Amino acid sequence: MRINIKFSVALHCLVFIAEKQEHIKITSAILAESAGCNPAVIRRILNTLQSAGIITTLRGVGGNYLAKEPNAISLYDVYAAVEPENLPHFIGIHANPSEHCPVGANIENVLLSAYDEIEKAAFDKMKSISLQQIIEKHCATIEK
Amino acid sequence: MRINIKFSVALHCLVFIAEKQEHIKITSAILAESAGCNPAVIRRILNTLQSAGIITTLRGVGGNYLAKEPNAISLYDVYAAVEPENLPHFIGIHANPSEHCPVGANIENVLLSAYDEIEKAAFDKMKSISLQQIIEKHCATIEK
DNA sequence: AATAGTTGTAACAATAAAAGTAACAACTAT
DNA sequence: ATAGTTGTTACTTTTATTGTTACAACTATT
Repeated sequence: MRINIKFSVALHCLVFIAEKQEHIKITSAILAESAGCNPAVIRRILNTLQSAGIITTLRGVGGNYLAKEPNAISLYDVYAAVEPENLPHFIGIHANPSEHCPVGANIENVLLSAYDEIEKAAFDKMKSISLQQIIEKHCATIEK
Repeated sequence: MRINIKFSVALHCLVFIAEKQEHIKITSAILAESAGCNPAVIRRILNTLQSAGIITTLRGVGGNYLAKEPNAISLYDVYAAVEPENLPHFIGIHANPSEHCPVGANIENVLLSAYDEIEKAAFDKMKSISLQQIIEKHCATIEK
């Protein structure tokens, strides 16, 4: 029922990395502390962000860096990186409808066409929001 | 991570009920057979649809009937009925960010404001699609 | 009033998915 | 070589969802 917290953890890490102080190396241990979860979990998520070309991780020496400008990273890019298995569908459909029933035999296709529209609306909105906007919102929140 | 199949099962039942033949009483057992799940599960879902004023169930004698015209029932109405706990938020946020970190202390509010927009886009689209449209799509699919 | 069929609902079990954990090999600057 | 870090695997724990069973409550019919 819900989109996993991986998406939120990934955004947390990206904000942290984007706002990093000079000369500070951001390791998975630091991010794990900030996000309140395990370093291995963080590394798994960072791996997917790396594969998607969103960040660069220095192996061996350690440290994570944005691979693009924050305004070139959309929330959809992040979602697609961390939830490839729920792309394009995040609304579940029951698995075993009866094939011997007019409704059961066709419901999946009918629902998929409606869900496509709903999911597209969500994804389009995700595409319209950049990491830059998240960072700006974060700065505004801190100042208050 | 995903919206539960309750939403899909509910729509399945509603299509079945809306297209019912005359003189056929639609029980939870029939719907369970069609949807491929347990009658008690069906009854739980139908209960929520009843509470939301979407269907009428005849207790004792049995049978389920639409309480409104199909064009007066939107997908959002159905979603809100079966997933009240994921209303308004279906995107998860990690629970234990560090309070001692500028990012951890503020990330929830920042993410919520972005998620509000994304979720609103999905909900608006759900509001724009009626059960009537699902039924029409279903009929078109069957004819093919 | 008894019956048959159905729904409402509670308690519990099973399943699946997500997240946490631990361990260690691989890598790199020093 | 060493120290610190990431990559990755295997496993465990936790949580949420779904399935299952059972039975009380309800209603039309006889």
